[in-house]
Amino acid sequence: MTSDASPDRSLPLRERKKLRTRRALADAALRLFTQRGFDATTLEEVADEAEVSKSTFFRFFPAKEAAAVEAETELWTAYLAALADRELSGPVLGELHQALAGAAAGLDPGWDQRFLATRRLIMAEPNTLLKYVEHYRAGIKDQVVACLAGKLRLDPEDLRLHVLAELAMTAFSLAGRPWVRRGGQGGRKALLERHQEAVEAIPASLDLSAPTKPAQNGGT
Amino acid sequence: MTSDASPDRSLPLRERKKLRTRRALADAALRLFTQRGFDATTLEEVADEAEVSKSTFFRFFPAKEAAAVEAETELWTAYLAALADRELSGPVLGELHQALAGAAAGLDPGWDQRFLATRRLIMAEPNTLLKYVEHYRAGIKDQVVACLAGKLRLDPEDLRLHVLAELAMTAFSLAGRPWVRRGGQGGRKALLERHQEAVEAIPASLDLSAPTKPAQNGGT
DNA sequence: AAGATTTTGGCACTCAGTACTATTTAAAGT
DNA sequence: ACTTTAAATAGTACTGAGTGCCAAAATCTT
Repeated sequence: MTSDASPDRSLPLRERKKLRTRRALADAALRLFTQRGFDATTLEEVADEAEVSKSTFFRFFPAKEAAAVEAETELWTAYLAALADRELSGPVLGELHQALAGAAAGLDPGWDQRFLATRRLIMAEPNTLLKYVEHYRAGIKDQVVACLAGKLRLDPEDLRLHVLAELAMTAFSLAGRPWVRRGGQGGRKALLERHQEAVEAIPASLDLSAPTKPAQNGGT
Repeated sequence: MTSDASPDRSLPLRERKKLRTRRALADAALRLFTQRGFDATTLEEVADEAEVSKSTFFRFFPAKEAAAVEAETELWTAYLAALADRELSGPVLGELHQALAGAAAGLDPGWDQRFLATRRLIMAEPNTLLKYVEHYRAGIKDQVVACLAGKLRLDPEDLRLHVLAELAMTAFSLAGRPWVRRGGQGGRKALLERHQEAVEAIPASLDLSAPTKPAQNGGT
């Protein structure tokens, strides 16, 4: 359950220690919040569990919620990086999917499990964690838009960019739901396949129509 | 600037008073937050301004943020009501726009100004007000999805419903931006026209492509 | 006018988040 | 190895949002 404890050797000693305590805090948060509930757990308890002080917690995370959703932020951070590296060609929506797939491929092996636990926790705490994540994702979306605008030489306010960035993320979010229900079966690979399907299903959405009322004569 | 001070006559006396203090609180919040900033204003100051106690504030609003964004919630509440009343026929996205237009038509005359001020405040305080509103809108979106699922006899998890509900709201949000920049010129009518245009522009988004790279031979 | 009910104000409390200081610990220079 | 410099940390004190509780006041009922 605990994420890979030994980060990259041959990294400045100090940095390794920082990564370790960061992980310790994130793990403690995820575990305690899952066990006792988010509100019922105080920050001090999380800090104690990770053997650091409250002050230290806030040097690593900007808010109580942030520690609980590390797995989420790892993904989207990698997503942005992958997108920045990518040179675009062809349908943008497909490119976004590819960037996400590439990002997921680079995450550490334990990520799948942590992400699953994180998503479960988020759904269990809509007023705090979901709220936090929604805001976080909105920030990511804006960065995606900015990145695309730069690469495609379009106005960052261009509606199409927002729609695309939004759809890609919404699709992922929704695709994750059945994946979570099934206990994360198939790992990130299965998750990304579902995302792909969701993305492909988008165009059909726009054509969705209610049956036109046949006439005014009320039938059976 | 102050919203219509006299709510519906011939409403139980007690209820009228409640509406008045609610308005007083919302107005005070909007004004003080705009003047001094959200963080720099304490709840007690807002309560004082409205001549009630802190306890009373929380009987009307679940959070500090809520009082500041009343104009926002009025719109979406009306939107849900309009949608529930509506019998759908034809393209769903168009129906959603119509519901929103109908909702806006029913709001009190002073709403335009309050909404404008609210949106400005929200943009000025992304970490608190925007975050709050994003979460609130996500809740509305889910209710829209549930409503549509009921009317169309579809699965509430159906991706298409989420995409449609999401797009309609995103379009409104984005359409509001230039409207706000122009000082709300044209009132809600202009706002809805922009929304309409934004909705119509959505299909084109999906086809957005980056120029296919001509060949592998690099160079100017 | 008396009694039942709802609304309010005031108080005490918890806890997230901030600011600041003294102490420790790792890194760099000698 | 020893000193100096820079960083991370623990500890303390503080602010303010949000909750729970109870007694006083206002409103509705008969």
